[in-house]
Amino acid sequence: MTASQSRLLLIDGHSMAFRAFFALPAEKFSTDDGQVTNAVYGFASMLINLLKAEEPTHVAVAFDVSRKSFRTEEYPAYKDGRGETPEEFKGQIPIIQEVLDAFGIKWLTKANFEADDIIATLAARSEAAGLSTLISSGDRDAIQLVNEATTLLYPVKGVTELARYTPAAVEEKYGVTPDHYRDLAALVGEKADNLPGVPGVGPKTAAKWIVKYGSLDGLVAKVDEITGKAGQSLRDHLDDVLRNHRLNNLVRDLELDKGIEDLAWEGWSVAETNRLFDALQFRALGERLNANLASKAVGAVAAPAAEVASTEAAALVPGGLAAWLEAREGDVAVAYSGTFASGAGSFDSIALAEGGQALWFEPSQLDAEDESAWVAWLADAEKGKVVHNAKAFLWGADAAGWPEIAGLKADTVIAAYLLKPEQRSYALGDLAMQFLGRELETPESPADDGALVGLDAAMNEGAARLEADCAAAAVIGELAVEQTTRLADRHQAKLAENMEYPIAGVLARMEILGIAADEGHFADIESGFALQSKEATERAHEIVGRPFNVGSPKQLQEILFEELKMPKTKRTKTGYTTNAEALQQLYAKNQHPLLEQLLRFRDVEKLKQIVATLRATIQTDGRIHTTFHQTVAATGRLSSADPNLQNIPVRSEAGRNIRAGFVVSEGFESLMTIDYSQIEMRIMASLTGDEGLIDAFVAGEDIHSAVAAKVFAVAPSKVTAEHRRKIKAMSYGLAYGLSTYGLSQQLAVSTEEAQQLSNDYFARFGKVRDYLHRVVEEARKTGYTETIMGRRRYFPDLTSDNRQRREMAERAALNAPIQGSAADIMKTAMLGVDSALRTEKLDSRVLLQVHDELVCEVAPGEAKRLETLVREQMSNAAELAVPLTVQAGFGASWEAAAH
DNA sequence: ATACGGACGTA
DNA sequence: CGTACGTCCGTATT
Repeated sequence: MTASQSRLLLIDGHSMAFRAFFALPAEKFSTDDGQVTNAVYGFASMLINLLKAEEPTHVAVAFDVSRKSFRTEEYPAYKDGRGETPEEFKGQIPIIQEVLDAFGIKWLTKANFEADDIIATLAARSEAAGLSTLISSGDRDAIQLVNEATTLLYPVKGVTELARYTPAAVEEKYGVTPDHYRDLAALVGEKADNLPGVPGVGPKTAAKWIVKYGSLDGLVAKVDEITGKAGQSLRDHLDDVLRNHRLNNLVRDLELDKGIEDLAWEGWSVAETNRLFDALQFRALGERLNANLASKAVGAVAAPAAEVASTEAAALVPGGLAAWLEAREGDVAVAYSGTFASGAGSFDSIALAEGGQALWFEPSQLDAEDESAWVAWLADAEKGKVVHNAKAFLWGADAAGWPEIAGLKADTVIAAYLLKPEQRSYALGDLAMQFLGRELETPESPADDGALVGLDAAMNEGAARLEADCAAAAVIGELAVEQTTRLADRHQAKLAENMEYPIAGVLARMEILGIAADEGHFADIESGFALQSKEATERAHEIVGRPFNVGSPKQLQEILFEELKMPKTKRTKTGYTTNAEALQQLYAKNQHPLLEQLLRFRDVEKLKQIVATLRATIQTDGRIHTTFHQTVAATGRLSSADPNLQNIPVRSEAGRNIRAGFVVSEGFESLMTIDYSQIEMRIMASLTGDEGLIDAFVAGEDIHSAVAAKVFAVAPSKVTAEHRRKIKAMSYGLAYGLSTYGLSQQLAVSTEEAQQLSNDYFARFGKVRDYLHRVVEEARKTGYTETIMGRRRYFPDLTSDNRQRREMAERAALNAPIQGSAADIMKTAMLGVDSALRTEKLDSRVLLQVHDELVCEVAPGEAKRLETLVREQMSNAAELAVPLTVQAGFGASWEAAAH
């Protein structure tokens, strides 16, 4: 090999990884166990591109060791002002280094120097050895290294779009030759390095001077001759400029433990990259390596990646659906499009895929024969189906008069949720990328597609949609296979099959049903609240002496803390809090009448707003149809939205009145509410195995009093209300990781007293503390917590260096198995109730779930049977060491059914 | 129009 | 310095 053919590729590891980190969304790149991998992915992806495009013979990557270097010694403020390096980024550097090892690429660090200095040194040696050099760095200091033999690849956007800086390109962009770039940078300054330049002097002026005086030295020699404001500014800041110039000089003669000859790139290790990419859950990259750099593979070349089975897409020929469905051997993936909201929906198109064949149709166009084949297939449990979001499909199916899906084998949204419960979005395209490493094709606009020229626009659009829908269906099928494997590996197959997939159907039915609303009642109380709100507002304006926006925390702060000089409350990000708790504390101090009005305003305004929102969501059927989100809460709970019916007021009299607007509908005799008593504490008692707590629950007495009697060592009859209140607060706080300080605040007692209470509590119920510690310890080791049904949640922050983040993760970790197990139990109960209602042939139905409560509608004459049935299912939903006690009540409204 | 913080409703 | 959510409003942006 001749020298002229040798090319050295030098990469600034930190700089390029950092660019990748910000170019790719962290939430779309993480492993199941929570390790964020966006920087690793972006870096590896860039690396593959460079290796392929540039065909280097030698490669090296340089990393900074820390922020400290000889430059910070000379100028301690060097690189100050940069925010904390994000936690998620730091952890990815060692992984990137592992990737480099697997790629057979040498990487270097040097204490007290920056990656740039290593690169400068290697570039100099490379030139001396007659190699051509490519530098990839996002640090502009590297521009000074550009010459005839050395080109800089500077990221323009992300890490894949790189600008090629040759000497000519540098001169074109900056107006100076690369060897004078340092001069220019010294004058202009570098914000990222906290090196201020000459105020009022930008790149244009700086370049003009350098060209005119030949160099910075030349300029400095003639500094007194420079005219104008800029000249004066230069003289005033000459020291800064000279310092910048010293600091931005890259060191080109470091002693390194590797010479150019050590950097020869022999190729990437098939075994190592396979192992690593597998662990990182990168799918596409391995294939890209194989495809692009096969000749540089070292070791047994992996069997060519299984061809992504291309799917043959076809539009349904009328009358052909039955035959197509009959010919299917495996589970059929269903993709659908349309409009879906609040328990209803309509389909635009449906695509089915299985075994490389896809079929597309518009449900509105089905003829009678196909329609009946379709309906029969949906209802046939022997015919497996795989869907992406089954719940919305079921809304549409109901509206279309189709049966519910029988034989639902997987829902790719729910599977993704079980695998990554903290993820924000489970859009199909994102999942395809995450789980399969595949880009999901989106329909091309007709104009872009030459193959379709000649067809009219509508046909073009139709053809593109068909292709896209069929591709989506095929991806759903592949996703389900991959996810099912991963779930099985985690022993979560049953959780998915027996709980999460079927509960989707139960929820869909609840959403479709909705709950009847008494619009007249809502209208009445809304005007009542509005009147009170207006009164409070007017009174507040009178007291202050002028009108202001009572609902503006900002204006409130001005009035309370500036004008009225009230003592400052707890800080918020933007000022001082004006929340109810703070206003009450202020009122206790000064009895200011304004505070009363503000509190009253907040109270009734909130209620008014809730009622107004509810009224606006009443559908034409006179019912409110919430949506239960099954894949939102990381603990496994449901959430409710549009509107949220899980946070309807209950604590205040006026608030409860809102519940009176949720009523039994015609043809039914009443509503039944039924809830678990202290389910989370019971779960704690059971999981901890604490005999004291278990005994208290088994005895079936008032649990807080029973616990109080033991903690305060008094006879049960001697427990005061105050005793009970404190114990209740502590018991509930336990499951949230309440601190001594938090407890003292909550109870308005000294921290000493709170500490004493805590000590007394654990002296009696020590296993509770042991358990909570154990949960966190175990999670630190394994990375996750588990509920009684095997639902997992990962806590990467448990090992964070950041105390606040770590402690937050600890509290969330100790809470997750408790809250999550309660959610598991309720879901189990709901499934039990659902199937018991069918087998018992009752017409009563479940309408709402509020975490530990169900709201049911009672068909005439079914009250007793329904109560028995639901009680049975709820109390037997789990085998705990303590009984699961349930309370029920009946009434014509949700309020009246309270107990 | 969109994004964010503060406030507050529930379990 | 107590977990898990959703929604409103005001405010500051684009």
